[in-house]
Amino acid sequence: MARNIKPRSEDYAQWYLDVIKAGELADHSPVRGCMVIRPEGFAVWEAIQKDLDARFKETGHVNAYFPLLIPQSFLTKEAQHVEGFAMECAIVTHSKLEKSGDGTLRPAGALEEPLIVRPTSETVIGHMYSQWVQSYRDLPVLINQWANVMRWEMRTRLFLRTSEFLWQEGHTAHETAEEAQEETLRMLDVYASFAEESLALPVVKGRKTPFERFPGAEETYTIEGLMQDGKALQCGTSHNLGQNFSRAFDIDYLGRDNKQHLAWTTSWGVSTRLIGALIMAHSDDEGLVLPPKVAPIVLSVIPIFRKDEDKAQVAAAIDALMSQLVGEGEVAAGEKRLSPGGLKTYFFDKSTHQKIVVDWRSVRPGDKQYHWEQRGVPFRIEVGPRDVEKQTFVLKRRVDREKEFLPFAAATPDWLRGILDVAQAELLTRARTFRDGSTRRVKSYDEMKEVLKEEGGFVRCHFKPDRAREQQVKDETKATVRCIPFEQEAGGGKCILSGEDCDEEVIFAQAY
RNA sequence: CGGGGUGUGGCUCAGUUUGGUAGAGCGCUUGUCUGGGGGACAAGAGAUCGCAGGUUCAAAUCCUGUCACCCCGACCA
Repeated sequence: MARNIKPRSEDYAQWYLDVIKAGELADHSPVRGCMVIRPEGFAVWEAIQKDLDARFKETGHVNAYFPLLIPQSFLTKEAQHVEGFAMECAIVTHSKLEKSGDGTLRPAGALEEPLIVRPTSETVIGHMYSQWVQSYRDLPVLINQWANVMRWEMRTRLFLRTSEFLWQEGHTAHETAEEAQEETLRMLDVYASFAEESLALPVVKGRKTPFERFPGAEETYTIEGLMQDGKALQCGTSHNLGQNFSRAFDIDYLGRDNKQHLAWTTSWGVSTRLIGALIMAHSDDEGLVLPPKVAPIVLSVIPIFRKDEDKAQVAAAIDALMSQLVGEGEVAAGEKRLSPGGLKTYFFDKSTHQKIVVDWRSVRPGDKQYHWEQRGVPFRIEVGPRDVEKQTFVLKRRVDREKEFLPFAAATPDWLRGILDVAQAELLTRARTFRDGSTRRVKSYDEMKEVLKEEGGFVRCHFKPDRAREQQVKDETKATVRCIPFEQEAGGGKCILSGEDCDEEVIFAQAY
């Protein structure tokens, strides 16, 4: 058992932090609520970026970049928006530092108009779109940006909620309401497929209640995931902004009818929170478990030997194994590649830069096992003298920690791709089984309270969304309406709180 | 921002009540024996005790302020 990771059953919050630390994913920064994303963590983010970016491009989007700083006045142009974000904005008020009498530095050069550090970019992008869009021929505008944003949160947790976080935000403008709605749902689907296919994270698609909507949106759609402790995590949102922002920022165009019309806009985003979702959905008491599709290292190889002649034999066998897996050329390249502390790295897949690491560090094999296990590497291979003799190797699976003996000849690129795919599928199945087993339908408010208290998870029930009622449930159970799911198999029923007839079920859960 | 807790080598902590030369274990370095799930022995390196003031002959320890982190609330991707 990992001695540096508290078991989930004892303290889930501590376990989460321990997994991040053991996996070297992130660290706290000197500034409150901010996070340093370490190479292991950033590589996961890069994998997420690469995958999502391709999906955005497949659906016709292009990347651009808008500035970090936004005039304060922009935020106030959309009433709901300013109300939603005003409380968590960082503001730039000065342009320089001056030495004061006692030798300390103090801000000087007060700005005429304060600038805010973007909490999201609807406003500045709306401003630019108003200049770029003149005619229906300029539409749709389909732009995404990869950026950092800042929201001065009261309480932060690594990856799940940090003052500054990385994300992508798509911002589109369309000629018609229908097109904007289609776009909003299209991108929700992109997110949902990505979550399931690449993160092995089953999500529920649905729309938010007005109470939970993005400030300034007409409609907000969400993908909701369920974590191992029974709490929900909003993993991505897609907003139909209607004409609210085009009205506030004058995004209008001359239509086919030769009249001025306001454009219809959308926005959608996912953030580094997804890494938190990955951790909480798949990892175990031994540490991080990464879905192969986003694992920076897909295989670690641990040589085992006593004497020098054993070592030479083992090294020869591993070289041969590597040649089979990555080819002679890459083995030669790997030999020349800089690598710290006795780690040899070879690229298994040049398109993703996913690596195979051979661990020649001079530490004991047990240490190496824990080392790679805690970093979530999907597979480990051990090669020792006994294996060389029998022409076999030991394969250990991170997903279920099982091991098997395989002949050297088995190790081919197709074989590795195959077992990675199997592991990926197993993680999804496992997470889906958990999610489905933790989703319960209730018929009364008392029953819901009982379930939330005893088991957590997703609670489906008939409920008529309403600000006061949602607040009441939140106060009494800490649960919120995560979404009104698209899948509505239950038909009509009575609201568990008011008894009114209602057509749809909602999903309640306690959320991060 | 309110309540509670914690800041001491890279990590986990002791020492603070009662002021008096900076401690342990793990990790790190070197060497030997080792090596199939966190090894043994030996010798080393490494901290102005979160930061800033103050009290005192003397501060990790007492006082004031401040910053950060953790837990619980309110707020949120």
